[in-house]
Amino acid sequence: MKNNTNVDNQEVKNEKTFVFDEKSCPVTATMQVLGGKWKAILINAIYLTSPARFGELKRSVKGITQSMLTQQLRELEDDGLISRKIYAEIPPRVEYTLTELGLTLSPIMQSMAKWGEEYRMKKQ
Amino acid sequence: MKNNTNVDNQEVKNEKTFVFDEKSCPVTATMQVLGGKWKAILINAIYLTSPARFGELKRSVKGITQSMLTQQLRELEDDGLISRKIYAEIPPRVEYTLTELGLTLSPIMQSMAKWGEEYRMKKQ
DNA sequence: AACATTAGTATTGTTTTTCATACTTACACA
DNA sequence: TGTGTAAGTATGAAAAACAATACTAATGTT
Repeated sequence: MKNNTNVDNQEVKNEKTFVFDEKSCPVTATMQVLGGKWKAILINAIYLTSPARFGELKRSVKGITQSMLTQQLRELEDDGLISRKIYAEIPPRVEYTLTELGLTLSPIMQSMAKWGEEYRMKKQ
Repeated sequence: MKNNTNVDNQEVKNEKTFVFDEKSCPVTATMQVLGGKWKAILINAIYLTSPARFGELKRSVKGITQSMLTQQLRELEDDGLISRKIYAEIPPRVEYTLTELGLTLSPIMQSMAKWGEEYRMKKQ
């Protein structure tokens, strides 16, 4: 009969003890804020054209519908990544900018932009 | 009547000329490969536990179902990010590792991990 | 008076993701 | 002979994401 020390167990069953869930995986936390079809592109668009008007985003972000744009912007605002400034004019004007927190995403956006460019080149 | 030069038009309608779509936004290209609920966490998990066995991932990545895991791994493989090594044994053994291309994602994963940690701290 | 403008909301429908469950294979071991 | 094992497949249902369309408000311009 084999003795049953920890060392021996590790030899027998050589499994790593990692756990990946919402609480222990920070990558997941980021994806919850930046995931989905439009979030990352919107952060990028606002970053590059700030201050960005609603209609401007609607025209430049190809394929997004008006209701989707509204919804995604609200969610980004709720997560504290963008801020919304309403001008009391007729017709209305609303400008979106990145908050301080939103600006801290720029390392992610830059590494993603760089990778995306290189990936596209490799695929051809 | 106002004259109609380009300069004048730019003054009248001060719109930026950015366009964001799949072709011109590299961030979108990256998100197409890394988007969804499980992709980023799986890349991270394989990165940290490589070589990662199928059953190991099933246990460590909390909440994922077997069929979802299979499907996501296949897609990552099709995109050239991970490789799959089958051992002709009974019961079967399959090991996943990041490819060279998959490893180039590490700047993204690291910036996402860093941001996620800081975001979690700020929220409390 | 009618129309254009901007930034929306509301409603309904479609498509994509994700989940749950049952089934398979080939061998080793009791 | 029956049971356990690892890495899957197959099927159908549920949930979430996304899209399309019509509508609104207050004002200026034709």
